[in-house]
Amino acid sequence: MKNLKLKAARVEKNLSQQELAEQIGVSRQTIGLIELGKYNPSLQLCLSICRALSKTLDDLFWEE
Amino acid sequence: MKNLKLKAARVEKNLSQQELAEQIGVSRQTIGLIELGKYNPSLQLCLSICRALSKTLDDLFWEE
DNA sequence: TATTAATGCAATATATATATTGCATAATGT
DNA sequence: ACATTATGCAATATATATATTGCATTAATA
Repeated sequence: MKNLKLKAARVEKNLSQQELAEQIGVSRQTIGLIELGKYNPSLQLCLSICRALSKTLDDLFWEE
Repeated sequence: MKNLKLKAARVEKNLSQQELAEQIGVSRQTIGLIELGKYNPSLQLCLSICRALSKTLDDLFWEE
């Protein structure tokens, strides 16, 4: 399933997928695919995304 | 770095690495290596571990 | 309308998470 | 002392996360 919380947090910081990706040091596709729910990021990548967006794991990646 | 919070939560439920691994459907080594901080689990695996131990991502995998 | 930015998609390549097996050792119980 | 359980470690194999490139499309903007 899509990760809309991630997308919302990114948009709230006014970052494009590419800007977020550059900030973290991954490719734009990686961010795009995570938002689309098409794969399964590593914990370290999740943590990097959280730090970049000033959120916690539960904020962005906890489901239900 | 070691994941002592994971180990503590597992021990608190009186589960061996092997029992936890079986419950989740991964190998014992995978659990052992995560506890030792020797690799970087996927988000889905983290979520499975959390559900098995009745914890959240922040409880077990958030650092500092 | 033309241009640019943002995003999705697809193919191939590479790095690495995870499985599997087997062995060593420490801890625990008999 | 012996047996058993839990854990760590190492090697090889496989699956998959991630990179890279390029193209298509949508949305925004001049």
